[in-house]
Amino acid sequence: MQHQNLLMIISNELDSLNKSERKVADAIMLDPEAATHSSIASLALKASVSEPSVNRFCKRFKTAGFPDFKIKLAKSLVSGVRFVNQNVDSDDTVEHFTPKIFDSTINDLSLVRDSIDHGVVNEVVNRLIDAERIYFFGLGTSGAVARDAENKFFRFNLPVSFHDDVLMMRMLASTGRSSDVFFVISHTGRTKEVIEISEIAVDKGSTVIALTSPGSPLSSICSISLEVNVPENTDEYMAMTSRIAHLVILDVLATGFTLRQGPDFLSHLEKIKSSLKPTRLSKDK
Amino acid sequence: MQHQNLLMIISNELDSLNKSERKVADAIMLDPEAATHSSIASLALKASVSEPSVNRFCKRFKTAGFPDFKIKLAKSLVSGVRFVNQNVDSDDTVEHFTPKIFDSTINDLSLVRDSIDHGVVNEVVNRLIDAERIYFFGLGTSGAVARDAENKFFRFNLPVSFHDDVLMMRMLASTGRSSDVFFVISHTGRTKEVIEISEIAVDKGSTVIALTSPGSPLSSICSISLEVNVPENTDEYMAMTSRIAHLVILDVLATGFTLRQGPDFLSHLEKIKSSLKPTRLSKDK
DNA sequence: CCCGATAATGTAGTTTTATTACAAAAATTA
DNA sequence: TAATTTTTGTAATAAAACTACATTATCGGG
Repeated sequence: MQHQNLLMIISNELDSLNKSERKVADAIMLDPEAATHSSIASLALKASVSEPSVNRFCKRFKTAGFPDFKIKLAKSLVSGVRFVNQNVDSDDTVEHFTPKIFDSTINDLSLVRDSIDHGVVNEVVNRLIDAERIYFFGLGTSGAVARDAENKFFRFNLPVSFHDDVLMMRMLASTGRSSDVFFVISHTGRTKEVIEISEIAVDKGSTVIALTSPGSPLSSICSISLEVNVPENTDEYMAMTSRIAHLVILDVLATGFTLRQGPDFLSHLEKIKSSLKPTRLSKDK
Repeated sequence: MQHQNLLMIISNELDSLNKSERKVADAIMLDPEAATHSSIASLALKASVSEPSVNRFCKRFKTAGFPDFKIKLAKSLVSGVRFVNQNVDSDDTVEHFTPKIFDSTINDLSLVRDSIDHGVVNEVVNRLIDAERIYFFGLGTSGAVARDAENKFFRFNLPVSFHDDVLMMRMLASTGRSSDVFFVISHTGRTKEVIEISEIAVDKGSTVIALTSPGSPLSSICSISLEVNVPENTDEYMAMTSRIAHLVILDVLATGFTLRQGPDFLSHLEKIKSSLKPTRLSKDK
């Protein structure tokens, strides 16, 4: 994908770099803007490595060479998306940690954007369109995501509900029909209850769609799995960004759904939107 | 702003250029992207001028030389391309609209990041720490946000609940005490019920914190208002990104809360985390 | 219309910058 | 610890950019 931000790629591959590559990376990260204006020689000096090491560094990141690297780097500085990978420190003030949290979320979203499987998204949209009923399941944090999904999808003129109660889930799964879609959200994909419930629904012949991490037990047993790879958060202060990625993916699915319905479907959405008007104060007041 | 678009500047000064400068300009305009990848020699060839002419052209536009020119040009290509005009078209396929939705979310987040008032965040954290009880209120989409907030804040060893039922809200607000914090989430800040309930809580002497848009009615009546300016979505296919910004802000608040508690608080969080272990399948299976 | 002055452009050489090939050093493995 | 692979640096080469200067074009006044 041409859309990926070079600075982010670098910060994400920091761990897999060898010594001198790492030195170069650090020198660049320290002041990316300056890096775009320096020659290969001065950057090599700053990083305490040889010039070819800098050159190899550039090629490692799929750029033609140092000049091309500088251009790509310069581009990545424009977007308003800054370099991330900064963890929250225990002595950070609000001014420090606020942008860190935003940047880290932004970074994760851009990773998900570039790693998402469009074929699977397409297939999921198809199944949702064919569904006669959709159940969104999620526990804990994913419960909030499921609730948001219900709020979005109920606008689509078909029976939708969300559930965060394992007993309800179990009952619904066991009475599932082939025209039902169970949309199971789980960051870890390892919660036993959720896996069991999904297995029941699969056995009953229902379509079970998982929104979870790659290679998880949940992922392997479902009909279709939308795998989202959000790096684990080693930093205890950092929040779980997977739920945000999940929300955006649900936006994507809803958009796919809407588009597939054609233009006259928009008036239906408009009707729902305007139904809320009387609950609100008017703008000019 | 230093970032006046170089390509624009060139096209504006087109008339005041002499012959060879004009040739260079034309060659660049024809394919600016290509220009950023070519050498001074190849661009000179393409424009049918000498290499120094190209160099002089660059300096005429206040750049240090050709390499610097290319970098500035590359930058000017990004800003317009990426984050503006990313609306979903009715004939978009999954491959098209997926990155658009992600990018638009990312863009909104970076706007919020840059516009957020750290002083207010700080003050809100203070109030949350002093609170003896926290209620998260939200309806519709904001209900899902409130639910997520509960899930995050209940880990902090104090009574927290979320509510999306206006009758419950009303009752809780009217029995509010000065040590209670009502955290009211509303994208529009115009929902009558929510405003009324907030007014009741304020009257009872409770702290009412609003997470809403600037200048909204809700914002004006609360004790403190965390104003989040997410551009209105004119595009009917695009989802509401404000809820995502709200979630990230709640992450920020939770982080502030945790940091303020000091390092020994982390072990408490660890305890909660590990309490979930028995519900999950182990990693190595 | 031609001369001189000035501006525009190009030529050729110089300097800077980047790349390549290869050798030395370090790390890894058996 | 010897063999092998990986990493890194050295030195030579190639490429690119820049500079000084020469040439050519342009323009105004006689």
